Order: sequence, then structure tokens, then C-alpha cells
Amino acid sequence: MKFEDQYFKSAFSVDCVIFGFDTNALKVLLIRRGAEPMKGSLAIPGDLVSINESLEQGVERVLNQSVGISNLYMEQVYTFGRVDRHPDGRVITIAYYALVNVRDYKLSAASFAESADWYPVSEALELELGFDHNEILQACFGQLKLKVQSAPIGFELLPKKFTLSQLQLLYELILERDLDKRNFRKKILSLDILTPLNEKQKGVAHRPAKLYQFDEEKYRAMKIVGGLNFDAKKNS
Amino acid sequence: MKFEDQYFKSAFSVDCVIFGFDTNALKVLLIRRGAEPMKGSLAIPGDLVSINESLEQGVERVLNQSVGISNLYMEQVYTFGRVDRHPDGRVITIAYYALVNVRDYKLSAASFAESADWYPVSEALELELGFDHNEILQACFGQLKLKVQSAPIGFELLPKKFTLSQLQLLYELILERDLDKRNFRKKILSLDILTPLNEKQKGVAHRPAKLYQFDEEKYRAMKIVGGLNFDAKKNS
DNA sequence: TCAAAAGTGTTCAACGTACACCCATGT
DNA sequence: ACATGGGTGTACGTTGAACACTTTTGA
Repeated sequence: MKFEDQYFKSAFSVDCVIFGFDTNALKVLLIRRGAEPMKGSLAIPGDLVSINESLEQGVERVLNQSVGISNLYMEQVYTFGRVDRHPDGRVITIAYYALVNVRDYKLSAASFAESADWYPVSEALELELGFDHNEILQACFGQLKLKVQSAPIGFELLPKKFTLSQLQLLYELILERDLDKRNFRKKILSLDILTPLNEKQKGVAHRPAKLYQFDEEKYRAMKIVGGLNFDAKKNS
Repeated sequence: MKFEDQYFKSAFSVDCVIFGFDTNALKVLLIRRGAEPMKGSLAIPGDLVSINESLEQGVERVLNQSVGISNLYMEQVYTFGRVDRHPDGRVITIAYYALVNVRDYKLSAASFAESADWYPVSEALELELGFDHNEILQACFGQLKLKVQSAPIGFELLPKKFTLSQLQLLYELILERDLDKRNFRKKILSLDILTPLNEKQKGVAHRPAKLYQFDEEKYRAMKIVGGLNFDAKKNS
């Protein structure tokens, strides 16, 4: 058997779990496949990567097709390579997640390349997805959970100006547990990466909250010390 | 262009950084390549994965060729996919690391499929390796550092019976910093995953140390709480 | 008796955690 | 006036960090 017969017969794809935060829910973008293989089933956006394309370029392309934005925060998570994971041949896939900021795009935009919808993460985790995408979704959500505790990536999901309660809710949704309001604020503010604005929420039927924005300068300047560790219940 | 012309023309490999602990040094196994491409250059053991082989099977095969052992602790780290990273075509590689326990094999064994040697990690990080293997080595060592602080994988590198000083030295080598003896012992023993043996070091020119062994039962039974966080200097 | 590593406790600072009430706004 | 979420401080327990001397063995 020639070298080329045994190898160079496989393909690889990137799949990208796109997380979005929609005012009060953490969501993922899932597509309903309009073509074979797995036509009709729900799946994570992804595509085969061409021979002349880097992995990141592949992900960028998928993101453009899915939400029509470039330059999102993204991170490689894991590579899945079960021999029979793809019906068309040997296709391994490199899983990424990306975070989209609601400030940057309009939900229900017509920009999707095919039928696509946002699903609450908790719901998506229960759905049956095509290929090995359930596993991929789980792995990516798991990574997001870890990452959010060691780096301030939450801001990638929020609008430029946000309240501390919004931020806390986001963390609660990602970590899947309640956080103490006072402790959360103490912790976040002590990191000194938020700039308080002279501006407040408007049109809410209660005391309006102060708006903050993330200070990327300060963040990059600071030596990363502790990470963000919130009150984890000991007895659980 | 046909579908098959554009895709299914790539290959993928696994590369596996094999860490070993040799009495008082943390080492990696590097091979000197005896065949093209990159003949003559130092590299991390690895090989193309065939179409009918899972990623883990590929790694197992590489490990067998390199150190002649199966069933090592291994972990996937990252996938490298630069378009031009391999001279023979589009080959992406999935990087793993594995930990070998000196109790299980003899160093300088004749079992290596080709010229292979153990290099101290610190030294290996300075060498020029083939392909993008410098990057891979760095990524794997970085992962090992992280992992060793959240799971007791250090034991995979030690003989079955070991002293606390050996364990501490190993941690110091992996974390690349000194640890306080008393704090280290307090911490490790408080985890309650070591069984003290009624046995001591022999033939050492000083007070002989008590031997311990890792208690996998206890480890699996315990709910993983804190992780292993040692004294990290604040001001560094 | 000397050299060399083993072994052992206490004190202080930092951090995580639990917890309850008043405030500002819209309806 | 009432409902709703915004905003604030303190006390306690746990954990991390710094630090020095005695013990046991072989040479």
C-alpha cells in the first residue's frame, strides 16, 4: 500500500459552540442541518477545513456564516477523533467555543447562512444533537466554566456598558450556582478592572443601577494573580 | 473541483511528550529522526494516524514504539494546524503528554524503535526541535504544570513507594519553584490520599525517610474539593 | 563526631463566606 | 404607597505563608 493510499485520505473540521448572553439567559447557537449528512438534525455550527486554511481561519469562516461577525473571542477546547464519528469518511473535528457580545449584532438577524437559533444552554444540553455534538457542547461548556474563573472573559458576552447585577447573573448562569451579591461585588471591584461610569440605567421600575465598563488597559497591565474565585459552598 | 479533491487530502498525526522522573530530574523523551522529513533533527515522538485508528490508539502505538509500555497516564493538550507546519502536505497534529513511572521500565532500554534519549525538561526547552515541536513541548509542559495543581498526577511519575521529599522535589521540578517543606507535607498529608508504609529508605547516609504509597481508592472515593495549591509567592 | 537529609508547630495575614437592612425609582 | 431590584459592612473561619531546630542514620 502506498503512503498516499493509507494517509492523506482524511479530513478535519472545526466545530464552534457560540455562546451568547441575551439579557437574562445564556444561550448557544445551534443550526438545523439543511444538507446531508445528518440532514434535519440539530448541530453545532462547523465546517470542513480546506487544505489551505488554518484552523482559526476555518473557525472565523464558520462564525461569519453563523452570526456574521469577525474577531470574536474564541478558544480551542478539544479534538474529537472517533473513527466512526462522521458518516462520510474519517473526519476528525477540532472543537472551539466563541463568545458573542450582544452589543455587536442583532438577534434574529437574517445573516445566518441557514436555519439557526439560539437555545438556552440548559435546554441545549438536553437536546439530541447530530454527530458527537452533545459531547462537544458539554466539553465546551465545561471549559467556559473553568475559564471564567481564571480570566475575565465574562465581559465578552456583555454589552459595553453593564450593571454589576447583569455581570453577576451571567456568572451565575455559567457557573450554574447562586452567588452572594455583596461578595460578588467586593470581589469584582477589588480586581480593579471595571470603570464606573457617570451613568445609570434608565426606564427600570426600581432604583437604577450604575453602569460600568470593562477596562482592558488595566487588565492587561496587571499581573494576573488570583483569578476569580467566588463563594463555593463547601458542603455540596 | 470535486468534494474529494478539496478535502480528504490531509493527514493528522499525534505527537506525545513523554515525561519521566529519573531519581532527581524531570525529563522528556526526544528522538533523533532517522528518516525524512526532518531527518537528523530532534523531535517529540509521534506518528501519522491511520484512517482506521482512533487518536488514543495512535498515541498508544507511539508510546509502545518509544518506551515499550502501554496504559500510561495520558492527556490531550492541544491541536496544532498551521498550514505549512509539515513539509509533506497538510498534516495537523494532536499533541498529548504521557507520564511514565520509573518503576515500570528500565532507562537506556533497547526497546526504542529508533535513537531516543531522555533530556532534562529545562534543557529540552532550549533545544531546537523539528517541525513546531518547540511550541508543542511548551504547551504540554504548561498543561502538566496546571494539571499537577488540581489533580494528584504526580504519582504517575514516581515509583510505587516513595518518600515525601521525592514527591516534593518532583513538584518543585514541575512547578519550577521551591516549596516549603513543612507546608508541603501538611498539605499533601491533609489530602489523605497517601498510605504510610512500615518501611524506610535504606542505604542512605542520613536519617532514612518513611516510605508512602498513593492510595487510589481513597482518591477516587473523595469528592474533589480544593486541589493542590501550594505556596505561591504573591510578589513575583 | 560530622555531614546530610528527615521530621515537626506556631503565628500571622489574606481570603472566602455568611448574613439583613435601607435606598431610589416607576407604577 | 407599594413593589422591585440596587446598594452597602462586619464578623468569623479556613487557608496559605513564613520560619528554625532536633533527630536519625552512614561514613
